Amino acid sequence: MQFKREEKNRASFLDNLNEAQRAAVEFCDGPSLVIAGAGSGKTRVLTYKIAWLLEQGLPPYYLLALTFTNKAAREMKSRIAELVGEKQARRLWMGTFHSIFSRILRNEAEAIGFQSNFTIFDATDSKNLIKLIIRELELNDKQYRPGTVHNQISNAKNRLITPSMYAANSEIIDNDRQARLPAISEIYSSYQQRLRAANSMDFDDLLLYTNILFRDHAEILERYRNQFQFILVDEYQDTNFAQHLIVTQLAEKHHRVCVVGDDAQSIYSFRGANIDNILNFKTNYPETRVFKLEQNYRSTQNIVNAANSLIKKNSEQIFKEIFSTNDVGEKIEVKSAFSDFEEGLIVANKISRMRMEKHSPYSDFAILYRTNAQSRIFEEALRKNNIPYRIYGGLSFYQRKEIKDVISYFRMIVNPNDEEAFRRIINYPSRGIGDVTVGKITHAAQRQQVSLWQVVAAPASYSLNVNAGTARKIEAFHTLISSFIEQNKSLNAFELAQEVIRRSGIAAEAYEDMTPEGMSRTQNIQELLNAMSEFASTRQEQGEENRLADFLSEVSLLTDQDTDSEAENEKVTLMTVHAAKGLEFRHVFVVGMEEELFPYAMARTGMRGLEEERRLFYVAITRARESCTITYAKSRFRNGQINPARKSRFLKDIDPTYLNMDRQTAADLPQSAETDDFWGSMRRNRLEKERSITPKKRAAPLQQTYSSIPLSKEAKELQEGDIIEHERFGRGVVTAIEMGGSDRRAFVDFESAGKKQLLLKFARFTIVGRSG
DNA sequence: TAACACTTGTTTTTT
DNA sequence: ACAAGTGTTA
Repeated sequence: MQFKREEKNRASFLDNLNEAQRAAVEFCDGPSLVIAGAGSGKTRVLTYKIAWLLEQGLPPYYLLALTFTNKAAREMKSRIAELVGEKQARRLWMGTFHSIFSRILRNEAEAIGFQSNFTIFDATDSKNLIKLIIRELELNDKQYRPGTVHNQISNAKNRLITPSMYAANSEIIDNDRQARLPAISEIYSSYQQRLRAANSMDFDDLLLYTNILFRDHAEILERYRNQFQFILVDEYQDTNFAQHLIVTQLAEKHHRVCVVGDDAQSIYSFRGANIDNILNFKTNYPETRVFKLEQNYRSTQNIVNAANSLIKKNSEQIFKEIFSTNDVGEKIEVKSAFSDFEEGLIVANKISRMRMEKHSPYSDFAILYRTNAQSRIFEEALRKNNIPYRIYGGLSFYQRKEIKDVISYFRMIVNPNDEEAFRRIINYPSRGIGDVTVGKITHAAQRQQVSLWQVVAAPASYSLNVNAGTARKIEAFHTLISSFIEQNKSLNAFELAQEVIRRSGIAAEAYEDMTPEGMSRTQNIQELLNAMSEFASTRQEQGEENRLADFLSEVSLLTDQDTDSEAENEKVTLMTVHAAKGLEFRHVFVVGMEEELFPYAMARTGMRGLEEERRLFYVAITRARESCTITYAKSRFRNGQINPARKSRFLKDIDPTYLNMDRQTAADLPQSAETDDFWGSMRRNRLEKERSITPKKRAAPLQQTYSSIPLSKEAKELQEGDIIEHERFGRGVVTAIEMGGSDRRAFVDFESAGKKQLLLKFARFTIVGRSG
């Protein structure tokens, strides 16, 4: 009796959970998989489970909790702190894969041949270095686009394929050859060497090297295995192979691992996420207990039912029946607009109206789109209507040029071998060291297998051949950085940052620049200093390290999602659907529901891609608590032209019972690309034009729509049966030419690259003959 | 070296 | 349409 009461008191917070949630929280003797439908209280389960484990007496530093974003980690930590106290919460090993394992890698750096002060390359740094290597190898950088190459390397790393494995894998090498990119293997290996020489890692390396560390050092793996008695992973559907293997390795002994996720919300396969990780979890651990959270507490029944009917169209999924006992709610309204411009107005107007009618503050509204480029049109419409908004995504604060430049100084101070940082600041602010000199330094460094910094530190011993004036400038740069390194021994992050800004000449340059852009740059730098000041003082208060290296390792892994420090009240949220994952809003607008845009044209290849796009749409709809509005436009400004647009095929995947679509919209010609050819859309647009009440307004864009796009002579003359030589795909036979939308496309069967569709206004090729 | 004009490609989502 | 990259000039 007494025992029971005690038990009940101890875990009284469990009363806030439903049966399934509670069962998931209380099970901790083996592997478990929590399938958490949208809005089913997943975060609550995770936080309560952690609190529960701590109450059971598990010391916080024995618990490893991995999340997808820093923001999720922060939020969860603070909610746990509310349950079990700040002191315990702070000692949890909780964060993103990248932040947790960079911490571990710094501790164990020696074992894998790095120094613990290694710096982290972001995607821009990686691409810059790759571009440099491509040039050094004298490859054509039109053919080898840094982005493409980086993608390929990133994919390899996510599958734990090292440069030597890459080179030895005939399948991959064949593929690269087919794609006419046979040198990727060489670029990859060179890239990896350069990163190592720079004592730097890119994002993917943090996972790759963790795996290498665990593979090659059994004793280290053993230590972490023992430490992490319980492992929790959030958003498991979005883990890639590298992440999956880390978890598997750490959990191998005790099998106390709980993964939480929703296969229906897997939307990151482009980044290597493998939905099979969650689908096959049970196979991995046969004794797995599966808990399904199927009650949606977030949304109205209509929204839940509509989303269910949509996701049913996907083939691969774990069975579950998500339901809501909330109000039935309004149907999802589907609205069509004549143009993207009008779409913006419709949304802005509806927000204004709903705000009054429903007494909703602006912060209750979100506009979700597929691509960041769509934000502009909504910005304009909202501004015109005096509606305050906040855009998430796009360029993050830490990716702005001026911030990256300042941060590059920090990187040089912490890790002078950092090649990218060196390149950014060697002539910033300009100190008369140009490309030629940097080229010479690079060359010397390459020749003697040292870093750029080492050459600059001892030009003579690496026989750097520059004139006396340049030598003096290099010496001055070396002295400057050296003195910062010296000061770094005594100053905290903020103090040192002030020194850097002042003595490097950044401050002088910034204050001189009175152009609006210049002032905004100065402001951003000031903002960075403020952030550092805050960092230094809070860290100090908590008795933690507040040196430059600590600041740097923290911000290297931050993204825009994490920078929303100010309380953004009374503003409409604009973001991509990806960025909205995990969030909820009372009123959601899902915009641009058009073929080629959503599903996105490039992501549409194959079933797999299409299903992921459908899941993305599912994520978008399930962000809504009370109302959801879907819009699309019949013409859209894209790449400098107005293009006709068709409503998305996904709209017919939703059970019409849950939709509110006016007759006109419902009758809009839908999706079948085969019948919806150029002439069909031309006729429809003509009709609309004639019916139009404000022909003047519409005349201009329509004219542009069909104005002739200048085609190359080759493209004009091209006909079926021609044999062409394409810049990238090689030789092929034209099997058909057709008008798709407003563009002429050629269907070509290439000898090595297979069947491709080419947009004639973009394609670059020559006609080399005709086939029989 | 830096400022400018011209050309080119672009076309997803992001830890 | 626009941004980024290239080439030309002072």
